[in-house]
Amino acid sequence: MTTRRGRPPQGVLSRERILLAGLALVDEEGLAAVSMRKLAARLGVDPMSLYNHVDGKDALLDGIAEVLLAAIPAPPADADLRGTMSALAHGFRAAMLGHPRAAPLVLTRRLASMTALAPVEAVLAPLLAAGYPPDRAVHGLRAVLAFLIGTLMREVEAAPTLGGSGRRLADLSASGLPAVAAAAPYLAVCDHEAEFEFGLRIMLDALGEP
Amino acid sequence: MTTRRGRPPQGVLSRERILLAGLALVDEEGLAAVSMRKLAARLGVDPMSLYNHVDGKDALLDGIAEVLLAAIPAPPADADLRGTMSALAHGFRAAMLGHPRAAPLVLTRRLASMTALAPVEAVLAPLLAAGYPPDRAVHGLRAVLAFLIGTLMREVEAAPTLGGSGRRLADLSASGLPAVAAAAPYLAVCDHEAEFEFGLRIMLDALGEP
DNA sequence: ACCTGAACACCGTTCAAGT
DNA sequence: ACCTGAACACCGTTCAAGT
Repeated sequence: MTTRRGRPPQGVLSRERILLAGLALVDEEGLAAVSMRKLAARLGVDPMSLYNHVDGKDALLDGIAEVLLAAIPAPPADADLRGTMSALAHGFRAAMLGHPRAAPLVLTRRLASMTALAPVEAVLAPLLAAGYPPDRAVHGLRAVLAFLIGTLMREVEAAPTLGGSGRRLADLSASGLPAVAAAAPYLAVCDHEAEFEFGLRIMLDALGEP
Repeated sequence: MTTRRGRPPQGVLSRERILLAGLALVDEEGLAAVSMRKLAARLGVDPMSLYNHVDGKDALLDGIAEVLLAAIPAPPADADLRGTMSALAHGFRAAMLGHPRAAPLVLTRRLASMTALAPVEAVLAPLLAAGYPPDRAVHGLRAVLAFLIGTLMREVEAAPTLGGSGRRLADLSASGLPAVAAAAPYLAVCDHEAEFEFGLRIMLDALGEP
């Protein structure tokens, strides 16, 4: 996020400028609309110029995902274990909801870079400090992360809400499926905030004691 | 999965044949390699012929997702609530792992069709029968589903495993991140089966009593 | 009703050329 | 070192034509 030290940005282009413009493009037009050519046009540059700073479209998307990941704030230093875990989960959520159309890049891609390990360190460090053996720490982290990814995919409209897409209450009641019809009023709406807190509490409770 | 009754398949093509060929194409070459033209070639047909049976590429992918969803078996009729929920979760997992490269179609798309509601009915019915009020049934179902989606995305290589992609133990130890290094042996491997059972137990326990 | 093929408006990326 | 633009091998989909 800070400007690169050392070499001044002599050209018009830089990896950072490209990634930020890419994120803006995703925010405005959605993932499906991203193309190297459109991004180049937005930067006033020949499409092939991007390849001097980025390794291709896939690497561009990975880079945008890393920009998003980097926006997760560090948890307050004085928090206890549960407070730390909760702060990180909420920070992750806020980072994704800040760029809902780009969030699937983080949620559905396997990032290979070092910067993707920073959040792992942020979660693992307090668990180990609290006395969790490393195997249990990793185990618990994976369960929490699976829940977070599934929940955020739903919030971000990339996964089923139940009651599929923008299904109407009337459609559900008239579906001919008795249980669906009976629960229709609840299937038709989804309080994301409440679902998130409900599930997060379950997962953090399940971590138990070291 | 059964052959369409009523009108015989007079042409070479039918929606069903197209969807099955599409699924086979995804299985063999992956989602990114799917194109209307390649699928048509595989069926020995002009690309535009597909449009007589399928509404475009997006509808094709939705259709393939529905084929996958339809493969979830009904739970045994004599099981208790927990057994029913567990059977459905395992059936869902098996259906996804049977076609890992196609699974993201189910896990990351919002299906609008009626057939996507069948699994919802299958889960909701036993919960309501067991006496759960509909709001709590939907609530619990959503939490379980978020966990399932997140876990399966990881199993299917579409979401972070932690220790990013095919990260080597040595890389993790040398990452310079102390907690990551300490937990490296556990980050480097992932027993999907165990993670799934661990998380599923947590979620089913959290459902509590009606 | 279904199938065809030409055509349009796009893609990502390679390569040779410029500065 | 960085930027350019022509070219290649693809896309999804519209449309007019065939049967």
